[in-house]
Amino acid sequence: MARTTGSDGEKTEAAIREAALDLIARLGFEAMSMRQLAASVGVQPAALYRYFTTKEALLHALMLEHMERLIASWGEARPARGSDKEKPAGRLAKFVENHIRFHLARRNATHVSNLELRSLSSERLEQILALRSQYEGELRSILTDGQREGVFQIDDVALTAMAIIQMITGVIVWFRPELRLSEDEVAANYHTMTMRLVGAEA
Amino acid sequence: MARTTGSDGEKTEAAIREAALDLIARLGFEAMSMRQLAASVGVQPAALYRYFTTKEALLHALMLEHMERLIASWGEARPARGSDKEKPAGRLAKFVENHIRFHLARRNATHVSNLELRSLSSERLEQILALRSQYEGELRSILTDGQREGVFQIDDVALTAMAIIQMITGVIVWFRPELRLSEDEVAANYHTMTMRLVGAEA
DNA sequence: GTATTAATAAAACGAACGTTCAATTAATTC
DNA sequence: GAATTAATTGAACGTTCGTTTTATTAATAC
Repeated sequence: MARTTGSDGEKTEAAIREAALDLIARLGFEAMSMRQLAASVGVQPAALYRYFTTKEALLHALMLEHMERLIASWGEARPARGSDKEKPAGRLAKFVENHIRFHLARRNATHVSNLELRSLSSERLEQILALRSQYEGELRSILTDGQREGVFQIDDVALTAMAIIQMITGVIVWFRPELRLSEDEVAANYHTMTMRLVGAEA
Repeated sequence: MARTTGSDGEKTEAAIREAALDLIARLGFEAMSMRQLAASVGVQPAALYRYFTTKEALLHALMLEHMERLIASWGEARPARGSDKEKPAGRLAKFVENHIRFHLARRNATHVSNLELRSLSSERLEQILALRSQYEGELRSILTDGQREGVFQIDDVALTAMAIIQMITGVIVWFRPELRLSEDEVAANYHTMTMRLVGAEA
């Protein structure tokens, strides 16, 4: 056999990406074999190599897409200039809310991006870390502005930014949609905790 | 050749554990081979199996030791009954400080325990998770007490406990001892942030 | 100093791994 | 409807993996 009826490159690549996110999130990147992935997609192992030159290139593509979407998501959610919510407190609120919702909607991709960095070559790792640093820079600038304007009480901006990022990303470790709290409640809770954390007025 | 001069089971096992923590933290559990580990210890691969029946049993032993030490560490650091620091605020302060210092002193073991859980069989996983839950229960009980006494302002104890754990464990992701801040400064910073987070008076 | 036990080496097992290559068929273009 | 391109299969490659078995030597006990 060879090409199958109805086969479509775009759809196959999308299916590979989705199946890979699921398998890597569950088993880990090193533990997932290309044969497993192919079987999950319903394709022979060799077919994967039409879309990704190596296993590592696949991982890199997944992380790149995740980071670019995250940054784009914040670009759209960020309050417009001149609006009332352009003040530091409003920007921070939006940042936390967008972050929580984005990550809850993409648990697999988040797990992959957070847990599998060490499987990247140094060159690819640097690119992903640069994007991550760009995103975190947005938070740092919010904190810096709030500190300058006297609405936040922050000892160390860089440390506080890391603490907030760790705290709000950690939601995917324990949150299960079928449980007690709704996504809205969780987002509201993290918002409150973040505002207290930076010493902002309620 | 066979038994080497000066060989000692206890020392060899300790050397295996230390080398394994280092390799797994750097490469990941699945990516580390038993041959690599043996070479790092300075021993033949077969020798490893005198101390650990399987690769997974080795991982489990490392995590078990880490969790038991963590719980023991808190058992020693916890304020004595009747002391001034037995109040919720004092207990929380001690909990955060002990957690930060313990994890900074054992970065490799922390990385292994946090990142490699999915490589455990379900039976072994349950045991580790039970210990983890026991430790987190200590934090939850501090928060509950503070909430009851009205010294903490907390919307949801379980959620807040997870947020704090994620935040303070995250220190090992970014902190580098050679950089800007000292361990004392970092611990003090996390203490301040935690107190604000739970709405405690300064 | 002999017997026993502890600690390791050396070699090998089958299985699984990532990846490549040639052949084959479906879809598209003209 | 012939020529071209896109998508995939099937088979195979050399390598590495976790683990086991057997033999051998060092340390210990009597």
